[in-house]
Amino acid sequence: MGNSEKSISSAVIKRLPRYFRYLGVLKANNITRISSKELSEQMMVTASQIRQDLNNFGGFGQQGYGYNVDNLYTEIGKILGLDKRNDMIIVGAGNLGQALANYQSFNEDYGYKVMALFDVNPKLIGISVRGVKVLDIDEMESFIKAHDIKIAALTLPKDQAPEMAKRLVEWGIKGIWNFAPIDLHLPEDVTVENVHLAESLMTLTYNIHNREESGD
Amino acid sequence: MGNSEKSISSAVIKRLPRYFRYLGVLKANNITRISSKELSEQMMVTASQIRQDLNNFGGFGQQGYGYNVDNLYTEIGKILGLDKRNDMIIVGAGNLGQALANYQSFNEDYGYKVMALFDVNPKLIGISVRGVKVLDIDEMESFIKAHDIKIAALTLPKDQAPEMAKRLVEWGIKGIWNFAPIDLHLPEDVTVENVHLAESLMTLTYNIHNREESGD
DNA sequence: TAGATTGTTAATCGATTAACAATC
DNA sequence: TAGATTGTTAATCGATTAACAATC
Repeated sequence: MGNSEKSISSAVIKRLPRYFRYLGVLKANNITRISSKELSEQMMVTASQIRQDLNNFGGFGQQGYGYNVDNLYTEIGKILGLDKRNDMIIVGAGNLGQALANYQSFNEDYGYKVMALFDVNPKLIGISVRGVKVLDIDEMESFIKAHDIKIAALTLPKDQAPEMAKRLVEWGIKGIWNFAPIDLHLPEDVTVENVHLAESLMTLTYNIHNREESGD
Repeated sequence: MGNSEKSISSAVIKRLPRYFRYLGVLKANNITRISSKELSEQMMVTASQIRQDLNNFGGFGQQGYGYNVDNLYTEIGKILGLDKRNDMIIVGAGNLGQALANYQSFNEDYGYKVMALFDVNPKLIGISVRGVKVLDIDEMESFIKAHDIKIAALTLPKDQAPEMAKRLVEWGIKGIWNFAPIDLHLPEDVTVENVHLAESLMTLTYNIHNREESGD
């Protein structure tokens, strides 16, 4: 399914969550309608880009009126899959894994549910992080299958990450949120979203030392 | 300074840390030379892109030979500013702030030094995270000035982030590594590198639900 | 209706890839 | 030298912006 439509460029996809965030703020402020022009000024992008982006998914606006904030928020949520069950596990219960488990916004604002953390460290197994148990990594296969988990955050050291990613996929995981500083090579029906913190920090450092007067 | 050269596109800059990472692996494996073709196969990009990217900064290669791994690694490190002192502070000593302080790779592999964490929470003030003290946020201004800190990781809740960012800049911070889910509007000589985890997760979710057979 | 604003086509801009002369 | 591979120009591709007819 979804195979007949022309595929959407990843540049567009990456902008959707930001639209969603701004619409959430508008909604919270009881603003009911917004034009692409107004939104473009708030977001500091072109109105043209907003209209082009949204029209990849359908005509959500109305000529002469603009967009209904509530409706557009809901529709973008659906496009992003936030209307579906998004149960996830966190593989690696170290500092970063625990920090992710603690971050309530994923659940409260977007509906993601962390079902369990997994680790090999006996000192961690059995503890709870905000009500979520750390389980032995040996139990992971059955857990994934029993709960039909599709999303795994991978917060293991980089030397363990590729092998674990391979197994996760064998057990049914379809999307890996990868925090290990390594590239994972997986079947093409599996999605990898990398969060390479060190690379992000290096980009920052470059810009600090090379900033031009005409920044964007 | 740096104002006369044509500015480098951010697409190129964002690829540099990945080149750096691959070169680090080659170096660790005692590989002394590599051609753009070989590297392109490992990294799954085009050789043309590698040569174009590198030539923004100078001719690091040699016809008929390729690139010297050690030299190229060093040069890219310099471009990224890793040869400079990169002292940083972490503002917000919650789970994420502590997780960053704990992540030794920033220091061991790239030379970043976390000088202190800051928080308002009396329960956190005084504790140490991997030898780094959590200080009262009231001491931050003098600390930044005394240690000439230019880089701050901002791991506060989103409602506190914009005001704090403004102050950090007043006190001399030139680069903010922003983990708060909000856009910061700061003077253009200040760099902001966003790590918007929720947005990254939503992108993953979109792709899980909409993956095509012909993935890239 | 008149005014506003979308949806969409066309034009522009920038980034990627291909090609090849230069040269080690 | 002959072969390999860069540095760089030219061609292509894709993404962004501008423009405007459609229409609420």
